[in-house]
Amino acid sequence: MCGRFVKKSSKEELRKRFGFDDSLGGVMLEPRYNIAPSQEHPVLILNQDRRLLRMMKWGLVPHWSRDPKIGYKMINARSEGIEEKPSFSGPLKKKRCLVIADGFYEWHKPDKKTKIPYYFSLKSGEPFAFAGLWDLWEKGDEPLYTFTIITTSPNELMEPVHNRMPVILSESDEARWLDPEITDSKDVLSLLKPYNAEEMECFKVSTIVNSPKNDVPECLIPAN
DNA sequence: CCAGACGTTGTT
DNA sequence: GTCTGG
DNA sequence: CCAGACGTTGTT
DNA sequence: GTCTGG
Repeated sequence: MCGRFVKKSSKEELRKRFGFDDSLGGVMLEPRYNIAPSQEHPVLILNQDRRLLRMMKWGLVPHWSRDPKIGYKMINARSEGIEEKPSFSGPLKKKRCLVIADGFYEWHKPDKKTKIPYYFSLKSGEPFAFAGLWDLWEKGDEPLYTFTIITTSPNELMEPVHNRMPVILSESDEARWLDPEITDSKDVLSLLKPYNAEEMECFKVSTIVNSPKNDVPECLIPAN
């Protein structure tokens, strides 16, 4: 699931919504229409009480990994049992992050041959945050920052299309997700639930979104 | 104790 | 790093 | 996630 | 079939 998303809000819109004071050099906030695993994306973390954005690669590589290729398999983390997974238990305590987005795609596969892409977003049109985890790998030539997006069961809107959905945090939960003082896993895990379907919408889109090479606005054109 | 794995989705 | 299996 | 490639030797 | 690249 959740192997593509969109970030089209401007830097000003995002700053207003998420209140980051600063951003590291190299943070790119150009609109994106087809963000795929292994690509760089701005991720919001808390650094000494300040919200800051940093570019990270999608596909979590645990800091102890021998081979960073493991990241190709770590684009999502199931919320169920997440605290028991060696790759995620550490980051769940101290490396929680917000993955900012405006929407995401999911493919409905009614049978083996059919694949229909849908675009999901908030009815408000506002950007939102996926619940994410990040880590830093330093066994290569360069420091490697990576992240993963947590998944849960689908809400009523997504259920007909797919059996999983990414965790979208309600705005009031975002600060708690980032708060390093909250270490009790019960408190943290209580935030990982399906988003309110009433506040979301979706529609079919063109299959041009199927190729991750097509990072173009046409990905969002409604289809039949 | 040490060695070895550490993941998800989707499909069968 | 941390957990499981032997 | 999906799309696309999947190899070596030897030469530059 | 499986891995890499986007």
